[in-house]
Amino acid sequence: MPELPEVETVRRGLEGPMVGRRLVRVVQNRPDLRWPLPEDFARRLTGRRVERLERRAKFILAHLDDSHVWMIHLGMSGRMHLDGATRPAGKHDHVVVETEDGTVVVYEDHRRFGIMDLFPEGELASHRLLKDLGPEPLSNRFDGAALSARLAGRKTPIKAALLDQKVVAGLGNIYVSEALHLAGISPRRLAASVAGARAERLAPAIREVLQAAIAAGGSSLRDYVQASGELGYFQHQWRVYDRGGEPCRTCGRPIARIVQSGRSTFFCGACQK
DNA sequence: AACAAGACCTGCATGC
DNA sequence: TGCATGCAGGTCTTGT
Repeated sequence: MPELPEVETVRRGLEGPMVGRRLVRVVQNRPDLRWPLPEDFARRLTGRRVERLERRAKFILAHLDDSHVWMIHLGMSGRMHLDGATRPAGKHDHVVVETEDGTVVVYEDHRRFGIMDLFPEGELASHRLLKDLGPEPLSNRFDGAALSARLAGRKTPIKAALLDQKVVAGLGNIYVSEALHLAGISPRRLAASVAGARAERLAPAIREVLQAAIAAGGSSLRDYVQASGELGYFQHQWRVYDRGGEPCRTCGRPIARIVQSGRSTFFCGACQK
């Protein structure tokens, strides 16, 4: 499910039910997700109040009243459900949290590429999963100059470079293809050659695509996106992703599908140079 | 240092 | 109601 727009949608959906609320019950149904959960995870989370929900890249960071951070990553298939009080238990419901007013939040992740951690707030900046992340693309510090500086010297295709969270934080396979089409840049182009005017086109294109996707509640491919259970609908606005063989919405020529570093890329050979 | 490929894990669509 | 194959929104680890 989750690239930046989907994670941001989930974060927003959790804010109302969780911020300011105490967690009165925490159930951990298995010892690990992608990695082992921290020692005493459920016990340490129980009784804490959530003060703030932040997003960094594709991570949700719940700031707790004991100056710790509950970190959540949804991996490829993670979902947060708010209807845990009524939905039947699923075999991949790995963590269940109940708030003081009875909302039952379920973390479900059948592929188990997701991550959870619990650590002191003071370790945020040095956390191994956070410390090397590139700029937030929706922050005002992200622009063409910042982008081209991070692409300089890189000999990999721009598609692969944009998937690198050290270059810019939060893009994934869908939105990289989308942003490159909007910017008119070929996914095969050498990353280092995206500088000057091209970088000045690409940075705003990335922002525009992400903002439009957030406004649509993200993209729902095979499952729900929003914590509320509603579907996102940005998939109906995809310019190229998953549209191999279909006509480019700009020029009408068929969208191409290629594989780059093992992952599908979609683009229009006529519109993207 | 930077890069491509492999690894992790389950479920689903497709083709036989 | 089988079985094999390939693919999927991520990112860490391995080998060059």
